Amino acid sequence: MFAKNGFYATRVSDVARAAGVADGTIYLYFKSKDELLLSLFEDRVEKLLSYMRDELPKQGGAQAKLRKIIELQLGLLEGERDLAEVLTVILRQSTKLLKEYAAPKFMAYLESIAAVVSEGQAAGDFRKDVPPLLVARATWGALDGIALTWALGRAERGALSRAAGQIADIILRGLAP
Amino acid sequence: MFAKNGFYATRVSDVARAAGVADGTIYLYFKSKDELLLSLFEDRVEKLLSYMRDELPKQGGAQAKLRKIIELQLGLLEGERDLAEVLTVILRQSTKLLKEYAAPKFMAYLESIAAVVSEGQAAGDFRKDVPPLLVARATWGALDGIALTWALGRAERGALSRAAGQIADIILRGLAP
Amino acid sequence: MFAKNGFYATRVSDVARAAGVADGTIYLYFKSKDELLLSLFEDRVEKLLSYMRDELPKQGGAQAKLRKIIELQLGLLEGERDLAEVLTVILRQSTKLLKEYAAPKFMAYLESIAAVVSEGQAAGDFRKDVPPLLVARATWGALDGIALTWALGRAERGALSRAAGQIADIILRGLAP
Amino acid sequence: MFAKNGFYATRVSDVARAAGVADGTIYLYFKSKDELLLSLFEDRVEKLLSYMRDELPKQGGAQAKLRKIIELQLGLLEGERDLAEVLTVILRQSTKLLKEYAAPKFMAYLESIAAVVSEGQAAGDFRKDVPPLLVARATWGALDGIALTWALGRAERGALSRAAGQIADIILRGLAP
DNA sequence: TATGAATGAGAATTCATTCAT
DNA sequence: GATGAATGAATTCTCATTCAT
Repeated sequence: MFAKNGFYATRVSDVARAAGVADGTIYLYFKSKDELLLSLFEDRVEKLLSYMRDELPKQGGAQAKLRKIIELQLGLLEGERDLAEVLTVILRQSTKLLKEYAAPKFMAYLESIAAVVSEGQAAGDFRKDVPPLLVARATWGALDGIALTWALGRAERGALSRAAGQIADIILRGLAP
Repeated sequence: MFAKNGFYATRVSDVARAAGVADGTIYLYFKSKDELLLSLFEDRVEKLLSYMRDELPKQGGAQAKLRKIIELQLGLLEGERDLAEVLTVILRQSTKLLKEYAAPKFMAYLESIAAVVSEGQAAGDFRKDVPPLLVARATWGALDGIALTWALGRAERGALSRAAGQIADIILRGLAP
Repeated sequence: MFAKNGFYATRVSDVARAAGVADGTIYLYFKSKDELLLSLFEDRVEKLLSYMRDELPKQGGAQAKLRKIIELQLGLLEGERDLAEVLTVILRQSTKLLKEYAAPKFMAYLESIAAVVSEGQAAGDFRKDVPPLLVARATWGALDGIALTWALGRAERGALSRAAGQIADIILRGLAP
Repeated sequence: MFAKNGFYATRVSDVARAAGVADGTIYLYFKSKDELLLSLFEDRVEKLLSYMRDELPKQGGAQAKLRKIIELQLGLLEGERDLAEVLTVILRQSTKLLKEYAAPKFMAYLESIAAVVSEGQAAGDFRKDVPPLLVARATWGALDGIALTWALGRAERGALSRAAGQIADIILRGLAP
């Protein structure tokens, strides 16, 4: 609901109805509407980070890792479009919520992308004239931008995995030494 | 105010106070709070589009044009950080507002980036195996992602123009045939 | 719980937890939260009245009886401070509850004090220029006022029985013919 | 409304309707429902204290002063029965409100009564074997008890000023050395 | 044209009560 | 008989919007 209609436009009673429970029941599991969003967000980022912890070490080389990250971030979307938007939505509400809670988690995610870039630079796989964190920010943004426009309605099933490959091609070639 | 605190967290009276007028005065110029955001958004996109109309034709070749677009989008931020966020903020509120009004304008902007990509592909400057609109979405996203993290507090004055150059380098090399 | 935190500030689940039972269990024994308070109140007044029925006849003379009443009302407090407040608390919530149910019981208590005063007036032990019910109201109030400030935190163990004696001294001398 | 129906049984919208304004208007003048009650309380106690500051010095001797205090506390009731109950009502809701805010003001009032008692004891007008604060508590309680039963419905116009005299007679004789 | 006090619809949250287990 | 998760009615408070001045 949050992803589809936005956090503020979604009433707690909407969430409750969608969950098939009474309004009050929500409050047995979440302290407030804010905290509900926050849980959702944490859950989502956690999932991404845990996928990364599991999958990245299996890849040989920074290039394969970066490609995997791109596939993961867009791949999650493919499966659960609405939930995927949560990360995107919450990051733009620009409230205390974001600045106090979400930002650190988000930066942690960015930094784990940046780490892969650094690794690639050290190994001579990536050009050295760009700051790793800038690359991470741009990469995340590119993927998020694709997700956003996809969510805006122009979604085609199956389009995202193809897109993942193409974006990876561009970024990896762009980063070549 | 909208950019800094979010649309919903900003009260009309906050806007009024910041503008140095009374609450009611806002309504002499805007029909509603929604419309106020919308005007801001339109104004902002219009500005971007008009810069593009003025500047792009002066550039020789798609590569120079794409580089210019990147400079423009990030450059505006440099000058007016808060206003710049408006585009970003409104696009994530995911309300009727967005889907009904903002999306078309936004797509128009994306399409004018895509047009430059198409032009480059036709001229043999860019690889032909990526859909122009996908490139546009990713490019916009990359820039927006940089703006977002910049706005999250890790801002360094002057950092954006340097970033613009580096991002352009990566994207242009990534798009090379 | 009612006495310490007030009737409205006390949740049924607080009472349940304090009683070491589940919320629902309360409703096996009391029809509603209101009725729970009411039972408590009735129980309390009943206890006071029964003490009076037992103890007063043993006393010789209205003066001794009035002194006993004072000792009883404050004495109960000494033993069970929280329960004692119930009478005080419920009488001030000023709801339908009070006016419809509690008031009659309370007036019965006052009237049994007034009866002692009348008896004393008839026997020539007390001045005759004051209405017995007024004396009863003031006497109850004086004791309740002491209980209130005692409950407000300035309580000293053992202070109440000494206070009972002193208050009795003042009232009895004040009532002397 | 608070006095008649109790604080918790009174909805903000009841207060608003009674005041002839909209619900929201209440919040232009009071931060919360709690604060509304608090203002009422402060206003009321302030009034009592200021009457005392004005009237007591005019009286010669502690006896006249104590009699005046009794007249003031009951006299205020005569004029504005409902408002008068506020003091009584709020002191019994036993919430944080009372313990944190009201108690100090209330104790200040009690202490200014106790001061008169001390003065009388020093001048030899009152017996010395009773603690002044205890007398203050009992005196306040007696008056409050009368007010309570009066408010409970057995009110007769004009009864209070007669009662004031009689209560003063009893207390003053009770306090005689 | 500007003001800002008043409005009142709307939403989050609480908590007494129920009832399947 | 006891439980406690679920319920949903009820209530406080916010804030966009209006309109008399």
